[in-house]
Order: sequence, then structure tokens, then C-alpha cells
Amino acid sequence: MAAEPPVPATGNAAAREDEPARRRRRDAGETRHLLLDAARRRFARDGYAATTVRDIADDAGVNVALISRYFSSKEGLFEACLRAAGDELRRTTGQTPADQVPEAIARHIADLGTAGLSSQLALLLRSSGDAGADDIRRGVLHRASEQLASARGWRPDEPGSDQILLRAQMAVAAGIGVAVLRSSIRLEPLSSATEQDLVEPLRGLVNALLPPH
Amino acid sequence: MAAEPPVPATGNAAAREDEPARRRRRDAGETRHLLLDAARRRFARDGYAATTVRDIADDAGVNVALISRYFSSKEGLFEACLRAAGDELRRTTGQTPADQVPEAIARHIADLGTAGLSSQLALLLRSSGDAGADDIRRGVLHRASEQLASARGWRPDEPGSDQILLRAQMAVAAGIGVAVLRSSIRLEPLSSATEQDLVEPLRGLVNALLPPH
DNA sequence: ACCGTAAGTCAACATATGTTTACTTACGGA
DNA sequence: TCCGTAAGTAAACATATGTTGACTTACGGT
Repeated sequence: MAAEPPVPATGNAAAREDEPARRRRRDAGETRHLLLDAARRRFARDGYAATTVRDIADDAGVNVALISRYFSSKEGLFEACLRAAGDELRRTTGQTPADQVPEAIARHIADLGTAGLSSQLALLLRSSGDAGADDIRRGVLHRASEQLASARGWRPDEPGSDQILLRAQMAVAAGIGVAVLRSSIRLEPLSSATEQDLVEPLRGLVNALLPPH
Repeated sequence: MAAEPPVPATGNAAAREDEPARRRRRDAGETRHLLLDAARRRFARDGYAATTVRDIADDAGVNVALISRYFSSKEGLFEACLRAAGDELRRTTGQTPADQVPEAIARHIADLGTAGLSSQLALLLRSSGDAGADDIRRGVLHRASEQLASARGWRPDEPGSDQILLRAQMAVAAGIGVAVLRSSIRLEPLSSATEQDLVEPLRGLVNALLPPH
């Protein structure tokens, strides 16, 4: 449990710049990133309340007090995680051609790595009880739904079009549900299913809700 | 916040047995039930860790110590909630004809009352981190999936049939996802959608995953 | 080589929370 | 009516947890 002995890790003071693995000893930016990363995994897997700041700091190999320093509070760190998840979601789904959306979703859900997109999806179900965080989460989910709905002919304020947005939200909900049952609940055989196993059913699911127009 | 003044509520000591509303003043069975009910709502809405035993006791209008007395611990109460959710789920879906499963699911998801089945579904996503509770939850989800899969031709150990079970689990996951986005996250317009709005898309979703055989 | 400053550490704190223990009260059979 | 017992209450305890403030250490420009 205790971190491995504090091996100085320096000695490469004049090391080559392109060295990828070695961690700079004092680097606020990287420390921030380490915390954000550890927090995303923990929050996604265990939920907000069940995760302690000491857990996160230990995972990141960083002092607890730095959470308050860099993110103001545990709540602030959580909000930063939600924002990061939203950014990554938008970045990866944003430029997907409309007809390849199911495949893209399937790939996101299929990847079970603790830092992967599936984990990001699970994070979106986690709540801190704080209003600010709830707003961020709803914003992320709303944008994701609209992005998906747009690909299937939804236009804001167009009559009859609101059905499409509703169905897009159901598709997002379904995807998140699958992601959570896979990554957090670990329901078998769903949890061990491969991307190959998932992509075909998911395509059917999305197309049933949102027929290509 | 404080409970209304401790109106004795007795005086009907010799009251008619069929009196439905009046609460017997000392009744371990009813107290147990009150606790179970309050706990289900809280756990489903806020999650395990975010819910305190004092919250639950206050909601139930009951002393905190009685949780330990009747359920051993907070964890024990949570497990009792999961079991109750499993029972209620089995009871209501068990006798549904195979071809009416989507409608049944839709009705369950549509009801947003805090004690309703939608809430039970949300509860199944909540984790306490305890292994015992996780096993119960997985058991409930497993039975639900097999029930759904059976209605669409799944037979244990039949080759090619495992695909059906996988798809049934995806359908369950989708349903839970929708329930959570509606009841906990309160994503609009999904959250305000009526049963009428949901039943048609859900039918399509389930039939896409599990074609009637 | 020096030193100001940013980065990181340590320990303490206030509080929230699950649980237990000793006590009080009402129910209902004898 | 009386009283044993089950039901309920209140307060305290031990601990876990978020946050803070004072202290130490390394980095990098001069």
C-alpha cells in the first residue's frame, strides 16, 4: 500500500528533453494532471462521496494538500473532472461522420481501461449533490445528445423534431447504462464482451431509436 | 425540517383493524418498513456513501439507533434494500407475457415516484463498495437479464444462445440508464417525458436488441 | 553561487458519521 | 390492575475526512 521508497528519480538533471517517461520533480502542471487523472478513475469507479481526497492523492503519488491548492476543494476537483470528460467526449465524437456514430459509441463503450472513455461515461452518472457539478453534468449530457440528434436530422425548434432529441437522449442513456454495467458493476458476460460483440447490437440499438434520415 | 409535533396519534387504541392511515405507536414491523422505504429512496437518489443513517432515520421519523437494531448496520440496511428491489422487480416482471415486455419496462421506467420501480432500477446502479452488496446486486441484474432473455428464446448452454443473453443485459442496461437519467440526473426533456412518449421508442429499442422469435 | 519564489510537506483542526450503551416508555397478557 | 418485556430514546464515542496554515525544499534566473 505504501508508496515505493522515495527513489530520488533525479540524477538525470541534464537529461535529454525528449525523454518521455521520467517525471519532472517539481511541475505544477503535471501534478495537476496527475491529480485530475487519478480523480477521474476514482470518481468514475467509486462515486463522489465514496472517494476520499487521500485516496486520490495517494493514487497520484502527490500530497493531499495540493488538491485544495490546485482545485480549491474536492468539489472543485470533481467539477474539473466533469469538464475534462465533456471536453474529451466532444473532441472524440465531434468529428465523427453521422453514419458512423454507432461504431464510435461502441468503441467508446468497449474500451474498459480505467482512464478510457468508458470510464468518462460512467463519471457522468456520478453525483456530488452539489448544484454546480450537476449543472456541468447536465450541460455535457445535453450537448452530447444534441450532437447525436443533429446527425439524425434534429433542428432546434423545428416541429416534430423534439421527438428526435428525446430519442437521442435515450440512446445516450443506453450507452451510459451499458458502460456502467460493464465497468462499475461488472456484470458478466456483458463485462467481458469485446468491441466486436458490442458493435452490432449497439448499431441496432441506435438505428432503432434514430433511423438514418 | 423537524418532525411535526409529536401528536399522540393514539386514542384509537380500540380502533377498527381496517383503519389504514393511522400508525400504530409501537410496531417493530412497521418501523422496519418505514426505514426500508426511506432508505430505498435516499440510496436510489443520492447513492450509498452520500446518504447518512441520520438522513434515513429522519425521513422515516424514527430514531437512528433503530437502524443498527433492525438491520445490524448501514450496510445491512442497504443489502435489505437491494433484496427488496429484486423481489419487487421479479414480482412485477415475472408474470409478464413475453411479447409485452417492452411495455412493462416502459411503464416501470416511466413512473417517477420516489418509491416507484424507476427508483428501484436506479438503486441497482448504486454501490456501497461492499462485496456482499455487490453480489446481491449482480444476482438481481443477472436474474432480470435471464428472465428477459428467456422470453426471447435464450436457453442456458445452448450454442449461439449466449448472444441473446448478452443482448438482454444490454437492454437491461439501457433501461437502467434511462431510469437514472430521468430520476437522478433529471435531464430534460427526457425527465419530463410521459409514459406515452417513452413506450414507443423503448419498444423499438428492445425489439432491435431482442427480435421476437 | 546566491536567493526569491513557487512547489511540496506535515501536522493539526473541526466536523460529520456509524455504532454502542445505558436509560425510559408504552404495550398487552395474567 | 400490574408488571415483564419489547420498542424507542438520548447521548457519547471513536474514527474518517475535508481543509488550513506554518514550515521546508528545490528550481532557475541573475
